[in-house]
Amino acid sequence: MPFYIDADQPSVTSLSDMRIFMEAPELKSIHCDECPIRHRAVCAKCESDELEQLDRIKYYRTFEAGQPIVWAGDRMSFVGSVVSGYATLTQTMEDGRTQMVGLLLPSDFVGRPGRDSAAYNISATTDVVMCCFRKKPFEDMMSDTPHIAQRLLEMTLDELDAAREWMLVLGRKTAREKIASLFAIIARRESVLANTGLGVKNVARAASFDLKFTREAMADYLGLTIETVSRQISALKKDGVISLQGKRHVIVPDMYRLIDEAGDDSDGGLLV
Amino acid sequence: MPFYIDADQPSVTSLSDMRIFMEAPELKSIHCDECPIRHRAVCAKCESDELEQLDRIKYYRTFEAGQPIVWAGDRMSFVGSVVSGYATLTQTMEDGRTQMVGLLLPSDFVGRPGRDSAAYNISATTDVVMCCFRKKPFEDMMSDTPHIAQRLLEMTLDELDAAREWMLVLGRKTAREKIASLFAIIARRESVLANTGLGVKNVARAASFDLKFTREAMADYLGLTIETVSRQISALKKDGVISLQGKRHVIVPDMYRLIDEAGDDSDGGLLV
DNA sequence: CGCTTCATTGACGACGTTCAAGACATGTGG
DNA sequence: CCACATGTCTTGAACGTCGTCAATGAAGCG
Repeated sequence: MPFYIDADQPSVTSLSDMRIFMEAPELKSIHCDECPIRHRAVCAKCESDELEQLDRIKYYRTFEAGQPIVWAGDRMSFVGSVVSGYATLTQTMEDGRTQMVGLLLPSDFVGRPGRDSAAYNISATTDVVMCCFRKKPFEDMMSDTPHIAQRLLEMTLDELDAAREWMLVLGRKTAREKIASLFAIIARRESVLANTGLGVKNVARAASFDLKFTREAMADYLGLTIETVSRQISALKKDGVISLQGKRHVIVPDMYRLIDEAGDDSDGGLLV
Repeated sequence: MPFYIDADQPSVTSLSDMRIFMEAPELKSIHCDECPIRHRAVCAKCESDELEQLDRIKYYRTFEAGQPIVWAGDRMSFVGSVVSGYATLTQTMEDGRTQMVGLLLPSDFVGRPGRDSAAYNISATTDVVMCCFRKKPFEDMMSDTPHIAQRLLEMTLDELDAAREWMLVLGRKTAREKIASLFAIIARRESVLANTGLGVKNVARAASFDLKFTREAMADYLGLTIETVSRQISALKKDGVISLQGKRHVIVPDMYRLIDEAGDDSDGGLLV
């Protein structure tokens, strides 16, 4: 079974849909060599023969924005990588309080080898394309070829670092700092340099990005209510830290100002 | 250099000191075979020849309660395992707000292979004994023998899960629930079954443990102030959820009640 | 004994939540 | 085309939890 595409594949209508197919063109026939996440995903360290092996056991799946990918407690028959789009890991209490505990971007890994039920809810924030491997063959490959396990260790350590930074945000930052931190993280990861006519010298200070999250998703990320999220965004806008185009496109005239508002000690690394 | 003990080794005065030396007797001459964390630490999967190799490059260090082990940003020349005692990972903002982001118990691993400066402050909560490996030889071993990397991956995935559970606590729980959650976690990990005369049937419901943390450490763990910690502990005591002997010994007459107060969906696993 | 550190308790206020109303955009059907 | 419903977001007012500031208590140590 070389690949698989859900029957209900979304039609290409919105900008973000377009983007998915630009990032992973010709999805049905793509070979690992051509894969946009080839050098950052679990397969990053694989030699070409190992890549061939992966190529044989992989298949693609797509998920529509807003749809669940797996529910906590469900059996997971696959592990895999996000090829394009955003997904989230969330945890929920009986009374409905929910906390986002992970953010999955292209190249991030889904699933835990050696465990067969999901620990968290995973759902697609935007339309998502995933590169999946059935668990058993993947685990077999892991024990045979150290490259996959090595890369997975690196990635897991990075995620652990991210989770710990996030814990500081959740535990010790004010609502305003939380919003600024979230925007700084997003901007750092996928900012498009804004050509706002500020001149060459200042280009690196400015950034802009599309918010992939609803207010509710941001609230769940930051441990706030949607009202507080909304208020703090308004406040940052009023103070000139950000400006908005519509409700989902954020313009940051000065990243240093934003980072300062985030109260971050990680002082910079602007364009890393 | 088969081993090394700091000159300023603490004298055995307090109960927790005694405990360390009971858990790791004859520290100076201990061989991996005899090590109390042999089957849970990063060496858990090693064969006896690999163990010999580790034995040759390891050395012990002790740290007194309250002392720093490393500071964020410092060069780390070693990685290693906690053999006995508690240590904490903390992150601090410029203005002094600090958040604990990791809790290191016996068998937990310290340091990140492939990185040479510490990302967090590590400090000893109780007296701590560590089994250290100089980084370079350890990394060499990691690439030669898959058993170490495999085990490290498992451990890192476990830590990531713990961090994510913690994020729910930080982001969504009330102060009272936070305290109850902390006590439930500690009790689950090291409770002594209390013989409180409740009869055989109820023994499993009761537990008691020594609090290794100051109020400040608990506050940093939970994203609270020490005053709130103190008030909530008093409240739980007043409501009969816990009782105290002195300020640092906690008795839980009914673990189910405590878990209920923690608002936890992870409904049980009492004696895991 | 006083000194220091750690913990408890109270009074007060700020920050964020809750509850509620209204704005705005999108889609549906008459 | 408008009326109406729906979902997302914004804004206001009242409330409550938790943080701040301060005083006091308890325990360990020179």
